[in-house]
Amino acid sequence: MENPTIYDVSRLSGVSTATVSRAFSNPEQVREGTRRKVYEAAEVLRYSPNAIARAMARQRTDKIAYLICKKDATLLDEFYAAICEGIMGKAYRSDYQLLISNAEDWRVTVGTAQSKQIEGVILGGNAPAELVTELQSQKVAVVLVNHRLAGLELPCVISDEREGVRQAVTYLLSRGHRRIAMLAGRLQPYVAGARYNAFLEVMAEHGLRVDASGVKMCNPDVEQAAQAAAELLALPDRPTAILGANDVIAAGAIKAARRMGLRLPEDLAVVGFDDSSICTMLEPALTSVHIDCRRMGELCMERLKALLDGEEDIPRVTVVPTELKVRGSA
Amino acid sequence: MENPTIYDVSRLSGVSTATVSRAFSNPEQVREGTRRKVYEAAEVLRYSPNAIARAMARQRTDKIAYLICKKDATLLDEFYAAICEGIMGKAYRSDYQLLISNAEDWRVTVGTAQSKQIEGVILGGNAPAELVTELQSQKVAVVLVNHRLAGLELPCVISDEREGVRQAVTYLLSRGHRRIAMLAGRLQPYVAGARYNAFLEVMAEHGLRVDASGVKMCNPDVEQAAQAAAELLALPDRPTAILGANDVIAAGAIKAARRMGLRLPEDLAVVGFDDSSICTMLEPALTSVHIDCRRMGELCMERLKALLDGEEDIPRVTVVPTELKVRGSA
DNA sequence: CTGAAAGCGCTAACAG
DNA sequence: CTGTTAGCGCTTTCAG
Repeated sequence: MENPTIYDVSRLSGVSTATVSRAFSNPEQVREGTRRKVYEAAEVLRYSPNAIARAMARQRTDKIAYLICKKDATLLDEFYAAICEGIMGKAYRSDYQLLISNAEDWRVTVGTAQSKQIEGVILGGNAPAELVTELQSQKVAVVLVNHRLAGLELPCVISDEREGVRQAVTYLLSRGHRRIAMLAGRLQPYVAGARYNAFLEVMAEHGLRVDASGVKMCNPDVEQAAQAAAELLALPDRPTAILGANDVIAAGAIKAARRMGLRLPEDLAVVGFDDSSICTMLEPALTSVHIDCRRMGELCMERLKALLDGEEDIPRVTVVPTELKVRGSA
Repeated sequence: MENPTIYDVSRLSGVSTATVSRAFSNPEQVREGTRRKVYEAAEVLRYSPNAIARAMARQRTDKIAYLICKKDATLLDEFYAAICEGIMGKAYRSDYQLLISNAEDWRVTVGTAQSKQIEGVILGGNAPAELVTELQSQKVAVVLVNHRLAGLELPCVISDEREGVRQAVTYLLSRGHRRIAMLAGRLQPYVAGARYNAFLEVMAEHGLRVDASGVKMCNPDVEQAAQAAAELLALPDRPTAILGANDVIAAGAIKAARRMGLRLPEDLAVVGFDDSSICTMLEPALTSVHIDCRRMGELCMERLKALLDGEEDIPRVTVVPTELKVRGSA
């Protein structure tokens, strides 16, 4: 038979379609014996419920989406991929289906939401406010991750940038460094800004002034970072330690150091941020501030579920702690 | 009004629901003027078609899945993430929705397929034959990527492992290397085997015998690779070049070289495989065999579409060419 | 605990 | 080109 339906099962098992439906969706509402009869018939017919029909009748889909708001790389960005894994794990375990897309296709996602297929979306990274409001106006639940948006009412999950920077700087100070420079990333609005500001703040707390030779902006590209680092290291009073706004930038600093024949960590200490997979690939391995992306993803999913379940008092912002991973580079 | 339906639009625009439906799904079948009326009414009501109902009526969902068959990391594996991006691009451009999941949750995917929500799936990596047959028995279209399964009738997309190895080895030979060793990856059945065999073959073609000191197995983990490389480099007649079965393994070899004070590429040449993002992070940058993962993903989607469209004569195996990217390490 | 029946919103013949 | 109408497969009151 072509695609058995609930009717076929109903007929074969001798109970009504309503009961068959219950047997699958709310087993506890069906008497043991009846239930077994239904399952047996289903087995024989190789029946399994049609989720589309179910969604149609229930007027809900149990589908959510993860939209990575980032230009080029998306899933290729380890950071967002890790968050994704966190979301995925929790989502599947809660019987939610996950749709993933990137900024390039965000219209698609909005469209999907519009067509009532998606009940909630997790926005990764630099999400435009208009996207959030558009989504919310369609009554889809929205959660932000690794970004903050002022003035909008929605939960967001971020890592403790400030504390991460503090951990890195304090560690370097404890190792005797005083001329600590930061290679700050341009481009990533929220995170970059947070890390940069935290750096200035922590340095100030320790009475260290950050002048022009103490901070340099660069794009998050190894070579550009290497270039910027080289300039920093060419200064008369060159820094003895460099904090990269992320691991790629830190890798650039290491490249620059190597090209100049500087030894790590003796001549220069380098600390990265994100604790991505490249850290251990380098020799010496890169000391970096670990961010628990997977956890962030899981928390997103928790917030989204709370939203979908209509819970009250959902935390507006959730901060995930960071941890400095000390390795050979500093 | 709560969620306007096609009836509301029909009423407001004064045409039948069938016409409204056509106006959205097959605009060319509706006269210009009528169409405009429909769109206007829809606009006023803020109507947009309900995809669930549509799927229900059409008996098709336009949904496909990408299942990464790999233990731990999944999307975190750059290789599979890149394939994913390729699939994603093509899928969205063809109005297919993409579901992504990992091996851990493959039951979920099968379940999703069973519930008639998914029409095709792309299996990434080491997919078990039983999964394929199970899926096929549910009449879902299946395509394999970066893997081959003997005896099963389905399209697969792979990269030209053999040619990639040849490119790497030939290059090393051209640079005067004769004692070339391979650090072969254990664990990844298909790909690892292909690369390993290709190595033996190419070396043989050039009259070079590969003895115990010419190849070493190791897990695809930097430190384990470094360890294995160290052993290789400690041999009396140590290799002057090492080909890693992938970039991580190659990075391990570089670590070992550095620890022994060997200079790259003077004392040791290292070539990787995959051309992943770590290549440029290293200094000197890693020479590696580039695999066009994105293209592989796109091709998967093409094959899957062909399958779903019921086309005949779909290529059984599609091979994507590789290209050696020469950088500083060799 | 179980059954009858009315939808859920849209599509696809078929007829005009 | 447009309208009528019968479903698509399941859930959910409401009765019993």
